[in-house]
Amino acid sequence: MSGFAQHLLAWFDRDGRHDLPWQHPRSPYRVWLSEIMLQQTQVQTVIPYFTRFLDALPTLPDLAAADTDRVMALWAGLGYYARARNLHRAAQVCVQEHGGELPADFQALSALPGIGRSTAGAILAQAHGQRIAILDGNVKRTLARYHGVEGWPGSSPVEKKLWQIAESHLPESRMADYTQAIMDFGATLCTRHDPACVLCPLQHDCVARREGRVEQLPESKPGKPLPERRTLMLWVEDSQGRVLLTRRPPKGVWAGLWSLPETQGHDQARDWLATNVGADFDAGEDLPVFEHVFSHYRLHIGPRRWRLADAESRKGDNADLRWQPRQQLHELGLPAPVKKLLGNPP
DNA sequence: GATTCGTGGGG
DNA sequence: TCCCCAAGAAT
Repeated sequence: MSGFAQHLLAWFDRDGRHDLPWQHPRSPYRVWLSEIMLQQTQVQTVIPYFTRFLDALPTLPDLAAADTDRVMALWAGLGYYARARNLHRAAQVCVQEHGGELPADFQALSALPGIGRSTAGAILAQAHGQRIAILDGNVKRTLARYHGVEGWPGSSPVEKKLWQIAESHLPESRMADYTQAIMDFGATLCTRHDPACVLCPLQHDCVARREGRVEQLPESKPGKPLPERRTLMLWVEDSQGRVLLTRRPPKGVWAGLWSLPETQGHDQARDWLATNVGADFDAGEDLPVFEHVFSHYRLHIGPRRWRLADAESRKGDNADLRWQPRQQLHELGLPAPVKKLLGNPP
């Protein structure tokens, strides 16, 4: 075993995190769920979602048998909703083709939707102790500094080099602990800003430390300006407090979630309401425009609200349209800004 | 290889 | 306020 792994494991035993919810027990289903939730998401954010999700769907067969809307509702607020759809589909594949269990084989595991090379490695190392590398943001940052690797870790050549380095450091045993250790290390000590180099067990062999380039590595992603988009959200509520929601299309942002209907302008809004509601309604009232920022564009949301006087003179629910009582909005997966809007109206 | 896909927190 | 980014994968 390299000195790298040896030092890291010793650090982990003393300063690592040993009480994360998915560590007890470190079962394949729990590890899998945690790894999917943790993709591009921080531990602190994930923990309450993980606990709630596992409480509702304690086993893989439970997940496979669950209704899609229920899965999406449990995920709502976490973002990257393809992760939830893939998780659900993968569970169903496991029931149909793998006896209701997550396969313990790298090829079969990484063939499941939502499980790439790094996630497959993380699951197999943590749940089965297999000697397979991971390469998440923590590992990339740690290795880029330790070896003084130039370039943005997201680029193909740099990533390829980092995979090789990651594999070169694997210990012969304690793979579950090692995998948790290197993630803990990146998340709590070798952080993006102000890393605790003084306390670092690897500081004497760290190239970035030796050359005073700790703050410069890893190189950051080449930035681009965020495009701006705008939308009109239609908030239609009847006299009994039911809100009109539509299911979002299967592709694109918030795919499959229930949300407020959207149009580009007021003319379209009027047409949409005439077609889909059919009731008498007034001009509605404009609410203040607010922003919601995605990773790849900035959305300006202009809400407009209508209150229906007569609850009976309107069309009913169908597959993609439903009147949802305000008190039961939590049963559906609403996009974060929609939940906020309906929860704290201006 | 470049885009798409959320959300919340921190500097 | 603005920008970066956090346990990535799919297309």
